[in-house]
Amino acid sequence: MEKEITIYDIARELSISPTTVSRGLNNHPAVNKSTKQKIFDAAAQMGYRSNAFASNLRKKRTNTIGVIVPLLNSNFQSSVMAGMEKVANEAGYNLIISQSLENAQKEIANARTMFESRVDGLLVSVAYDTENIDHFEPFFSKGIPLLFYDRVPEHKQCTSIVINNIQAAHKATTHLLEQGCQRIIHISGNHRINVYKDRLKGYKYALMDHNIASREDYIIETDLSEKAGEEAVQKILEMDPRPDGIFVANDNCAVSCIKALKQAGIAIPDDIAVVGFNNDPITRIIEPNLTSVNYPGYEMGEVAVRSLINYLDGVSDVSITNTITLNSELVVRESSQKKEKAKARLA
Amino acid sequence: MEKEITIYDIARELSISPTTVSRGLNNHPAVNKSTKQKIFDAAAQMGYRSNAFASNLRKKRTNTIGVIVPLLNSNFQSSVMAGMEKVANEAGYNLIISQSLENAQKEIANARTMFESRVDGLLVSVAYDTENIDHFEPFFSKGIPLLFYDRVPEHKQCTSIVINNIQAAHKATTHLLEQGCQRIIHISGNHRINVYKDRLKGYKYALMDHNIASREDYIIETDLSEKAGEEAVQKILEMDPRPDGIFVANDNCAVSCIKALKQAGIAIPDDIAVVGFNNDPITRIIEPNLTSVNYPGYEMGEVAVRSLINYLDGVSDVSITNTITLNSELVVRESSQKKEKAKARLA
DNA sequence: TTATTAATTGCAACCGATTGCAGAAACTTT
DNA sequence: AAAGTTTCTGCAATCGGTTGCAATTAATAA
Repeated sequence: MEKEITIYDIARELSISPTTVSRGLNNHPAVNKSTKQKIFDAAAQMGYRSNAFASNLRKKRTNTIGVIVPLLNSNFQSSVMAGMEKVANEAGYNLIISQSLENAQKEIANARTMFESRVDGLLVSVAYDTENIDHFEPFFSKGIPLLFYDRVPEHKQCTSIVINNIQAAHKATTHLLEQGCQRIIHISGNHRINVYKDRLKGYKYALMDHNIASREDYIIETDLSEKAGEEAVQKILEMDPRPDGIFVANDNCAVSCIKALKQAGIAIPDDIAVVGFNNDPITRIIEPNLTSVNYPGYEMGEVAVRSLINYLDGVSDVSITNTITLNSELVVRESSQKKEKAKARLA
Repeated sequence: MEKEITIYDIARELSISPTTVSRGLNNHPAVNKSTKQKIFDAAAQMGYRSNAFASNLRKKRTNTIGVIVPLLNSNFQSSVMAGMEKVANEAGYNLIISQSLENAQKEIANARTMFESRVDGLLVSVAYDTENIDHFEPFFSKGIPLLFYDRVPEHKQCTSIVINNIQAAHKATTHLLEQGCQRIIHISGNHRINVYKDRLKGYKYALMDHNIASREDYIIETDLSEKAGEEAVQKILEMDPRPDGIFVANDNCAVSCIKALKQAGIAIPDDIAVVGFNNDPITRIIEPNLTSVNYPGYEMGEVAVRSLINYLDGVSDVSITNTITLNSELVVRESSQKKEKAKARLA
């Protein structure tokens, strides 16, 4: 383990001061061009690498962005990560990632770690059972920019990046209505979470706009797991009259519904049309292909980091922008397109 | 932005030296128990948070593990990340993640960044077109533990964590043979990459063990994308006699093959049986469900970080362990189980 | 030629925690 | 009671850059 080269070594080598070396390496304008060149050459030749700690210690900045995510291994979240990483890397930031495993307690611990690690900013998508955001208080009070995405808490006026879940769900439901569906079930996630609450709202509004009363027994709150899909289908099959459309709050669960429905001999979309949410790759694998709301995870990740960096650079002010809403559109596939005959029969 | 509390503040408050405060906070044995208690109390009460940079600067350790991954948004890789994060977090390490986007140039840049960030150790799964590992030389020469997983380079004696791809592919191919397949295609990835090279080997060995000569035209090298699957199917359908089994080196591509084959009116598995690799969730969505090799990504991530930390703690020695091989088994599903009739006909 | 101004460079303090070594205090042992 | 131990504390240097301010030199204006 050879010793590390420092700016002092370079300074000695070139018979100049460490100050100038430091400035030179940072491309400070007040350093002579030829001196700079000499410094760079010497640094390269001597195998110098900057010590980020010394630098951070002095500058009180880490060039590190923290991310707290419920679960890394989902298609949506890993797309988000990918987008975040790309932008962060391009801007010279490192990403420290941790997962809450959908557990508020773990999220609190993660927040603490991020705080101790002195991330310059934090991006969070809250856990399933997170009830308040007191654990982010230190960030607020220290003025560390904190930005929520996708799963955002409600009560505080925190900056967040979301899609318009209400609108998207409205579109999805309206689409089902236009296909002739009259008894539409909504399989939803935990209503405490904004995204599911909003999707539920969108569903209700769409029904309302078509003068259809929403029924409590048509709204099934689940954890959106595969198993939940199967169980929901059980319930649905027992209903009389039988529902003719299902709007599921995520694709995973929607796919499991389709599988269960097919198993029960139900024709999709003609007996029951199904619409999912997220536009995961599985939508194009299940048969029939699943109609879904495109959720631009990669873009969301890019935007999240970009916004955060803007705050950090003082380009924009955290207190001004409060919500960034990304576009999302309905991608219509076979699972919801009733044949004309079926439509007619229903109509 | 209130000022940060430092050990000096605590020292002043308690009228003791910063040295003792530092030792106290680190639970140094040479500090009186009651003094320690006072220190902890004061720290908590004053809202002290340790400055990792000052500490790192002095200790030359970052408690950070770097990960370079080809693409974050794949089911396999995000499972690996999840496993890594879990273990790292439990052990008090942070994870800095960056992706090479399957590009050697970017991988080189990432490696440099990781080096500059002074990660304590590095975990790498190499990019698609990485040809050598010279860019990791700094890690070797500085004695920073470097551990490859999944996509591991060959020529050097670097520590790596893999599954036995040869054996797994052998099992998969043998399974097809046992189902009565006689003309088995192998759709492979880039042969320069160990995993694909080994899967090809396993395929060849299995044929050999059944006294079947492997044919060059039955081996299709692709990038394993969806598109590649479709193109491969085109080729396969033009072959005469028609192949009756396909072993694909990943699930994504296998699924796209199945879709294309079905579109062409081929019955799966009876006309052509298909086996994939990875055991992604999509194996259970495509119809017929895809037989695949279970690739324990989450476990691989856990093992990778655990091993790395063992090296860091000096528990084990990098130079001793060279390869850790995880178990993987074939998960047989419908896509490869020929009906007895079909089997008989073929036999 | 002298006064100004601009361009460079360096001094020295600082960021906050860690640690080898020495010293003080308390306790044991002859 | 003197000497030897053990237990605790603190001094001061160190890790490697960064930065306000002053100083030196070169360039330009008067």
